[in-house]
Amino acid sequence: MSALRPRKRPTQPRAVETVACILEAAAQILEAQGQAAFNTNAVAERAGVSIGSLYQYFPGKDALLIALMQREKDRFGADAAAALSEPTGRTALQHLIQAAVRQQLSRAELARLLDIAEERPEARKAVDGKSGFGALIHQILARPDLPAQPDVARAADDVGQIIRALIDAAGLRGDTDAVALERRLCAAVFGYLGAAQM
Amino acid sequence: MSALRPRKRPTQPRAVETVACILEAAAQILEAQGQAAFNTNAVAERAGVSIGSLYQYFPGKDALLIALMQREKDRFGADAAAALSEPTGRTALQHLIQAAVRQQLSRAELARLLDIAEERPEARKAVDGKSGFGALIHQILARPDLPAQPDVARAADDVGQIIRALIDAAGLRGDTDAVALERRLCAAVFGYLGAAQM
Amino acid sequence: MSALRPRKRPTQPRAVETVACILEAAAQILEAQGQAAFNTNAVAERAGVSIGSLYQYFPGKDALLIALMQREKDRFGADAAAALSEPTGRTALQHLIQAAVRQQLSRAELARLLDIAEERPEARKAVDGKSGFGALIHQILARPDLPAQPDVARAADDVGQIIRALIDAAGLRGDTDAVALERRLCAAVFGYLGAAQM
Amino acid sequence: MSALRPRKRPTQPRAVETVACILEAAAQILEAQGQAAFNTNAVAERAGVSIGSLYQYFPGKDALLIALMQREKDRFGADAAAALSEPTGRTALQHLIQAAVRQQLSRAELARLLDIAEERPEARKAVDGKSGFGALIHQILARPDLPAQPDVARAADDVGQIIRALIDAAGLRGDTDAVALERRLCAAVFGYLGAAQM
DNA sequence: AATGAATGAGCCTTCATTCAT
DNA sequence: AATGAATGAAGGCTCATTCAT
Repeated sequence: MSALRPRKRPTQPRAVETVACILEAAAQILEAQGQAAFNTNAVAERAGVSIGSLYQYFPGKDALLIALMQREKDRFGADAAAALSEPTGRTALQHLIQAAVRQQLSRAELARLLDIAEERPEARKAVDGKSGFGALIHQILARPDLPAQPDVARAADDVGQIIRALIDAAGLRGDTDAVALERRLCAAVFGYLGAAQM
Repeated sequence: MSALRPRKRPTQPRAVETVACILEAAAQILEAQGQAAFNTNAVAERAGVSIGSLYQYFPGKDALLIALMQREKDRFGADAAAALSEPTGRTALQHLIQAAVRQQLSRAELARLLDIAEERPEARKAVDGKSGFGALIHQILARPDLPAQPDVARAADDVGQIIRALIDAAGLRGDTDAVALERRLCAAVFGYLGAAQM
Repeated sequence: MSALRPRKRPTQPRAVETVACILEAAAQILEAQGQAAFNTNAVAERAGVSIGSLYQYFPGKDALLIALMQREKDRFGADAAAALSEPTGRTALQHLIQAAVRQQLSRAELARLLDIAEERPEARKAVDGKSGFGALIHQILARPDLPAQPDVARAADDVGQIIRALIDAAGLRGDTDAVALERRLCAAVFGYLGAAQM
Repeated sequence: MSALRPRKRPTQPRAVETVACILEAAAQILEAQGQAAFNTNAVAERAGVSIGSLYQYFPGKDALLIALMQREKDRFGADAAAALSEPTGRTALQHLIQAAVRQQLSRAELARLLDIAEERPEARKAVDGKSGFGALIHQILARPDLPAQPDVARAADDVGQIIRALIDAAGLRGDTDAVALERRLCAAVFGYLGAAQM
């Protein structure tokens, strides 16, 4: 049995709320005090829940972190998926970038730390996959109005990384000008794709 | 006294070798087993040195990590600084990208993990500064043949991040085609700068 | 948050017992093996408790020692405070001396070592204060039947030191004659105060 | 062979000086930074001597500390021994008290910390003995003008403790009025002996 | 003799996790 | 289901002491 997925899918409404509480506590500790302060006892205390209860819902620390990543991904999901309805690849990518920027600006430090955490191999295995950001980009890059890429998977990966890197850097600087950030992102991404704006 | 700078400058040749051993052991553990396995006892053991010796030269775990970053930066330094002798900003950037790619391909995983570690605020303070990659880019971006940037410091930061992100991603994928990687990097960077190749 | 005060007030009876066990183990190690052997691992082991449990209730070694001092002070407290009900200053001091001797004879070596430990400046700050031995003496010295002292605080301090010194010395010699010890103490203390017995 | 006495009696003048240097360094560290900072490496460094040399002259840390105690005792010795030439026991004791106060006021914190260190059983064994303060008091107490004590050894011990305790307390308070301190000491001591001043 | 690099036992402390209640 | 007391492996770091040079 995987030790990374939630232990039980909570069905009772109280349990659902408890899980949400724990995740939010985890998010707050991470963004307010950083990785080093992120430990299960602290999360449980902040959530107002016993450490035993935390382990009832999450089989371990990693599972908790991964659930948090998933929560943020889901939060982003609908907004991002709408990009696929855009008429062209270019507008779809712009839409996606806009969604990513919006997401990041709302909880910049949290997003940044989760991005870093996601780099760990265990996390990559558990979170990535079909539902992700990468897959979305992959689909968009296949659109006919964008230059064909020799290796679409790689290009999708690279574009995702560029977006992530610049958004995280902006967050770290405390940059809050979403429009300017989007403009820079588009320049870099379309430049990468060989579809630079004139 | 800072707990992040080396504790004692080795004078005897034996000591110099010990320090080198420790740093190399740190590098190997980091790249072979990752951040989580990176602890002072393991490093000392791998270096074939007592834990006491490690602490004779490094005041703590963080200092060790930072010294390792510095070592890699220095290794990269000469190669990168040569970029400033290039006639134009464009060629200088290309030179810099080439140097970065070369550096990364030699020890991809190590470089990637150090990049991640460098993200921690304590590390940023200790390592960055004048001698860095960022300052180099900053100077290059001021060259007249490149489009003027509204905020050069930010642009330099962003360019550094793009380079870092794409190189790390390539390393993670096991990508070893340096030329192709450089081409993609140039596309993204010059795209970002509004100087896309035609 | 102070690293010297107990970390968590035990609520469950089991926890109360654990704390008591730890303190008693600390006392035993101190008196049987001395300061040098007093370390958190040894205390936990002797208490039959894991080192983690010790740190659950005491934030560190010093806090443990201070809690032990406090325990002994409290044990002594009621007995000593009764001195204030004595009709005269002289009898009050005699009462106090008697109480101190009684306390010391029960666990002479422990008391002696705690007295020494209390000399350390960190300990002084944490333990002394209103509830202390010194304050009690201070009040007694203000009684009208005792000679007025030019500096009551200093006199109280000195008297406390004399009592402590002679009792500790007796303990170290293995002296068990309480009555004789009290007589010598009274002689020294009342001599100091200029109220020597005729 | 005892591990507490100096390893070799230095005969060459340079060696004598080195030993003196080390002892003075030890004294300075102790009084300026306290017990916790008192370690062999620090002493050697402050003395401007290699750690190896320190171990050439002292077989261990304890030997160093004990030699320091001895040094202070010797410094005190001549002054104190002169007390024996006083015509009466009373004046002899007064002389001794005066000498002790003078000694203490010159390096109060050092003397205080050495007094504490002397409490340790290993130290007692090595330092005490015939040449000490105690023996001096013992002789004085036998003088005919002082009240006969039922147990002279015990009385000598007690008197020594009283003197030590009050002087240390004064040092800790930063008290620098030697005359007043002597007056209080005499009161306590002669009170103890049943020879209170009128 | 002197040096100082090296050693490593040992101490302090944290935190993920378990389990009796 | 919930609680929180208890666990103990693991890791950071110091410092007395040794020994090759």
